[in-house]
Amino acid sequence: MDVRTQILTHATRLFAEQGYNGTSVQEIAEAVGIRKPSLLYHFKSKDELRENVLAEMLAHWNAVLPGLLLKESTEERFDATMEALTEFFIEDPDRGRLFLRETLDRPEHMQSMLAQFVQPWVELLGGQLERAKKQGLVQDDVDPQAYAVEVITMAVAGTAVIDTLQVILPDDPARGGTRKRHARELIRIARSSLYTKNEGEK
Amino acid sequence: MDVRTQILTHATRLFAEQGYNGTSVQEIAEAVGIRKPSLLYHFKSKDELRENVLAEMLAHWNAVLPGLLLKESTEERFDATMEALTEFFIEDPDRGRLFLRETLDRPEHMQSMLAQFVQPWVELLGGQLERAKKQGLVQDDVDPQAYAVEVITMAVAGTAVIDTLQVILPDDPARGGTRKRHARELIRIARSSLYTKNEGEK
DNA sequence: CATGTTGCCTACCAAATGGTAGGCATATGA
DNA sequence: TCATATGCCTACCATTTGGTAGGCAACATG
Repeated sequence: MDVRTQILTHATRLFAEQGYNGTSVQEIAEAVGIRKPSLLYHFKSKDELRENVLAEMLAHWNAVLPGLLLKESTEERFDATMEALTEFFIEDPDRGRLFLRETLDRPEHMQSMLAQFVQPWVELLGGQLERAKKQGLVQDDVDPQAYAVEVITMAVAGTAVIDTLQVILPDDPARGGTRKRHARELIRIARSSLYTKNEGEK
Repeated sequence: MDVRTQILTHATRLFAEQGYNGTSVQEIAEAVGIRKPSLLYHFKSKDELRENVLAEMLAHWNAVLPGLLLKESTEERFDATMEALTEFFIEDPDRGRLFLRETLDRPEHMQSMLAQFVQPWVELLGGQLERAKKQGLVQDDVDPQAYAVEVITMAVAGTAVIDTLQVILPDDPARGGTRKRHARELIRIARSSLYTKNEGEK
């Protein structure tokens, strides 16, 4: 693997585990197996490295996106998005941790990222839910934007801390592993608190 | 106000905002208006300060707890707990941030705290929900422990990042401020994804 | 062959970090 | 009154931090 990529990989892991301030350039260089100045040859500063780590994660997500837009019905698109969202973060919990840490450490930066990449989606979803409400498909006391925020928070923060929560949510032969249980319940809560419960339980 | 208390107050704020590693003893001392060695006279080390900050937060929570145990019915207790949980974290978002940061930075430490303070509650709730399921009060595909974890995650992480999410969830004259919308929707989701929806919509 | 350019290195630097030593004034209590 | 404890200070220290200067080997290219 390309050295630059190796640096990004290890930096991602270490930033996610210990945070930006808790990780020294030295430590990342050691993990890669090179000296500090060699690392700073590839990335001019620690801050530039951070930006690239974030950009990489965003690129991964953008690779998943297009598929979601192809779905036809609202419900199909909702399900596909929920599934992609949880899968994306569960696939590599470092993503959620990184995302969460960035939100805590640099709120203003995260705000502009949210405005750019997330807000349009929430806006779109909001409109669809309002329409679905009128058709009686969706519970009428839902606050669509707030709903979206809660679900995203659950997905991101949930996967970020799920390994730590193993004490509370142990592996269960009948229900599956900790991560599985988290993912399933997250989707259940999201669906169950959205759709009306008249006909066809499921 | 007592100097020791002032130190704890400022340390809490700064740790929550910038994280433990992102905050120097110097900076805290400056905020209080004393010199660094004076601060280290009150707390032997930065780490001891961190422990005290956490202990303080826990003490606040323990002051809320007893009231919750007095409630009679399961549903009353559930509602009271949910309300106390959200109120506790919304009252001061630093609590959620601190809690979340600690979970990310020191997972093992947080695990032992969870095992001690949270697990018994989840266990208790789990038993009650299983019983309520058999009575048909609670949806039968709920995974009680997973459910508890998701709700707690939403409450803690939600309040921790809610101010940043203002872009997505703006103040709305009809629905109230950002925090209010978050709190209301959180409780709605928690209830709606738990109870069965037969009689009496609310 | 000469002339960069790439990628890594050793050696170094100023600044900031958590923490210690020890002095000095004020209050407390025998 | 005298001893001791409290609470804050200045001065200092070793270590770590992000980052720079500059050298050196390998390789590509005119």
